[in-house]
Amino acid sequence: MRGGRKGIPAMEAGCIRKGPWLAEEDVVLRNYVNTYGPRDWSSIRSKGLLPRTGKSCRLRWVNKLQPNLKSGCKFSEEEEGIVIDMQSKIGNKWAQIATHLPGRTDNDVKNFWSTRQKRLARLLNTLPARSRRNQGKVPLYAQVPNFESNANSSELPLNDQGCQAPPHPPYNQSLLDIPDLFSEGQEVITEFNQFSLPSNFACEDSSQAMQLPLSPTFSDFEVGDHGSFDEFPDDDIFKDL
DNA sequence: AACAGTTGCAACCGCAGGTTA
DNA sequence: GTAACCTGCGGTTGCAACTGT
Repeated sequence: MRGGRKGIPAMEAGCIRKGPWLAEEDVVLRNYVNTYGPRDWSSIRSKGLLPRTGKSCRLRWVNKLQPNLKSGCKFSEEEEGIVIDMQSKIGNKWAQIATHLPGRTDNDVKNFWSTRQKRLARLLNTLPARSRRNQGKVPLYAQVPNFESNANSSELPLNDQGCQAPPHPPYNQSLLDIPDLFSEGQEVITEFNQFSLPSNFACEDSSQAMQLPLSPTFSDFEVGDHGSFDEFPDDDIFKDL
C-alpha cells in the first residue's frame, strides 16, 4: 500500500483516535460488523471497543474492510467509461456512480475523477508534469485565447456535416486530423486523436455526428516518437460551450 | 544516487437529511 | 415542534510511493 497517512502519528483528541488505522483496530472493527452488522457505528466507541468516532469506523469499513472490494486495482477501461458517462449525466454523485461499479466505493470513484481533473488542469494551465521532455513547449490548449469566454454554443458555426462545430481549433477540425498537442520548434506531440465531445456538439442525425469514442481512457493518448503521454483533455472543458 | 516533482489514495472535515427521544 | 444524534455524501488534505532528470 502506498499513500495514506501512515507517517502521521495517531493523534489523540480527548479519547478519540485519529489517523491511520492499525491492523488490530481493523480486527476489532471486523469482529464488530460480523457480530452486529454494518450499523450503529457510534456504539463501537460507546461500547469501548475502539477509540474511534462512528464516522471514522463506518468510513474504514466502507472503503477498506468490506468484502469484495477491488482495492489496489486500477480502473479498467470499462469502469472508466462508466464513470465518465455517468458523471456527464448525473454530475458528482459518486455514491450513485459507485453502485454501478462492483467492488468500487464512492471514494474510489471520487479519487479517480479527481486525478483525472488534475491532469486536465495541468494540461490546460501548465506543462505536463512528469513529461519534462515537454518543458518549454506550450500546450495547444493554452494557446487558445478566451477559450471559454468566447464559447457560445448558439453562435458556433456548423461544420461541413451540419454539426455545430467547437469554437476553436483544434476542436473545429476533424479530431482525427489534429496534428499536435504541443509544439515548439520541431518537437511536437502527435497522435492526440481520441476524446469525447459534449452532447451539445452532437448532430440530431446521429449518423452525421462526429465519429468519436465515447470513453477515452488514459491509454488512448500517446506521444508519437517522444514516449508515452498519459495526459488527456477532459469532457468538462466543453461544459460551458 | 540524490533530488524534485507527481501520483494515488486513506482519512479527515463540514454539511445535509433522516431518525429518535 | 424541536433538539440531539446518527448516517451518508462530497470535497479536501497530506503523505508514502513512484518517476524522471
